[in-house]
Amino acid sequence: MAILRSLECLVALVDEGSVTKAAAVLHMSQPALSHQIAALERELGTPVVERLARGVRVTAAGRAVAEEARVALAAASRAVQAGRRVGEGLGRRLRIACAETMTAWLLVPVLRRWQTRWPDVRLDLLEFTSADRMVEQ
Amino acid sequence: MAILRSLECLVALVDEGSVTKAAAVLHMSQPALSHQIAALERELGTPVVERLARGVRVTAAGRAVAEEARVALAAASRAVQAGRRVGEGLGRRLRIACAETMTAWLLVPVLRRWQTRWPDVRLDLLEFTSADRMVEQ
DNA sequence: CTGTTTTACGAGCAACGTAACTATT
DNA sequence: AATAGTTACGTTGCTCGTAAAACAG
Repeated sequence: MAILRSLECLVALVDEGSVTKAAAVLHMSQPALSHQIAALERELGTPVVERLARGVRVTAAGRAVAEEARVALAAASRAVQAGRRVGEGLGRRLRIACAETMTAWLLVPVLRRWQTRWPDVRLDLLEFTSADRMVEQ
Repeated sequence: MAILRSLECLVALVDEGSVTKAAAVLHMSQPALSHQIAALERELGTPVVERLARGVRVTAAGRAVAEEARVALAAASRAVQAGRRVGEGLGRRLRIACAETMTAWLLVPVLRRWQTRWPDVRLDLLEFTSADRMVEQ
């Protein structure tokens, strides 16, 4: 499996078209990025850039890899975001108040499925006989 | 950015529902996988598994992250495959023989675009005055 | 005592930055 | 001389496995 960081370096390199600029974008030194590219090429078994007298030129292979690499990076980022977002909902308590017993009975199947989907959120179903008692909570 | 390896560990953990089994699937020790999961949880700021008396239970956050993680892993894998596949085509020489000058003239715009798309593949256009000469090549 | 996960710790490896080197203009 | 990239090298941090510890049945 490829290292995500090297793919990140490649994408920056393809975007910037220069090792120096790509390194600057990623806030790292040129040699470090150069190393990552070399490691990726070793992994792929093919060069991703053509070494010219002045600068580099991205190869077809480099562009092809970068294409999928963007997808991988975006997905990894979404994974982290999804985790944080769901995580913020954990430990929360959802308090649902209803005045009518009938209403509560109707809610049960809905809440059961909800609980299945988000088992880590605690559900509290509160029943009251009058609206007055509800506002006290 | 999350580490791809930790996402790999999480996916295995979600699939297997056990640290021990997941570690076995990935051919690594339980402590190593446990570490990766802990590191991922530090990154996410939320637990991905609930520690029970006997084994673990994946949380909603864990499932959510694993979902996107699969996408990231697949994309990363495709990126490498794409690189290797294109790389194998590099250095290749495509020799196109045509007997008629007219045909060659028609081919030029097509080949030009082809060259733009795959600049690393060398194109040789060979013209012959008779079919006999072509088969000699 | 068995099974499962975590903690501790040491070894190996990979990523990084600084510095030196190469090559081209 | 100046610019762009690579190589060399030492340090830091990460990943891993073995061993030991916590915890529950």
